[in-house]
Amino acid sequence: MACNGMASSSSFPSNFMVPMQINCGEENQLGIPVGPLLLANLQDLRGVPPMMGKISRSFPGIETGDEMTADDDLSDDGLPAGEKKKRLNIEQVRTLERNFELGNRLEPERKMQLARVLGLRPRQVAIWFQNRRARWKTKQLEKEYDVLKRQLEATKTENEALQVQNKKLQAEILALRGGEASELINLNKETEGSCSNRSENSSDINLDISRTSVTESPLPPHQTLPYFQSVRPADTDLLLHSSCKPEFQCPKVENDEGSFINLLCSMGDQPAFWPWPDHHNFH
DNA sequence: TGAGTCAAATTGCAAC
DNA sequence: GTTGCAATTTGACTCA
Repeated sequence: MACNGMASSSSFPSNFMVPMQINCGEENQLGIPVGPLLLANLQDLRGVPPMMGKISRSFPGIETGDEMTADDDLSDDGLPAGEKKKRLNIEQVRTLERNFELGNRLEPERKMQLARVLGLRPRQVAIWFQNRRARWKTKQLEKEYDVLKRQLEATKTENEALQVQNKKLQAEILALRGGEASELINLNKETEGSCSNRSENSSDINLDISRTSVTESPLPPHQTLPYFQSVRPADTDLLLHSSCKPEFQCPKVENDEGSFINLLCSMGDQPAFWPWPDHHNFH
């Protein structure tokens, strides 16, 4: 832009912008009001896109030579008799756009001034701003939609990663439980062997055997895990289910496996959390 | 030439 | 009564 089109006017809001032709002078040397005829001449001088050229040729006032101003008493209700709908020419749109950027609300005074300067009816200026706000709102909605779409994609990606991690952790848990169970089984076998070798009147051994009774299992049958239903000493049950009982105090284990067990124990502090959706339905 | 697009304009409603 | 908004209509224009 060779000319910024800005003009100061004490009678208008600070964001009011008069069209460039006023300040540039070349278009208004004769001191006549800027109207459609003048704007059409502007297009002839500067060159306009083909489409806009067509529009300027069909602009009202160009053919008839009449100048429309805001002071005209033309009805604001619809087009004047016999007048077809015409697009605004490029300079009118430019001026309106610049004004819109400065403020998308149209004060009555600004509307009148713009209408006068552009050779439009105030109603036309108001309608243009109204439609422009609608277009702006549509654009904003499209932008917001794009942002939300990107956020959704990011969340999906994050969710997939979490699910992969979750599966790994589940596998780790199962492997860990399987290993502990087999260790306990071996331990029990060794214990049985030692018992058989020892005297049968050992009270300690009797106590241990009594604890292996299924009927004294601390948990109801439906809470038992499938992997140990065939071989399930009471101690195994105790170990395996202790993490599910909030009141159970887990022993702290310091190695890597222990840290994972500690994690399981800490899960008892979070009753609402469980990584398996059907955790209540094992079997 | 007809479908699609864009923008000007209308209509109806609500808020102030 | 005025203004803004959403929905809709209308007309000019483009393009395959």
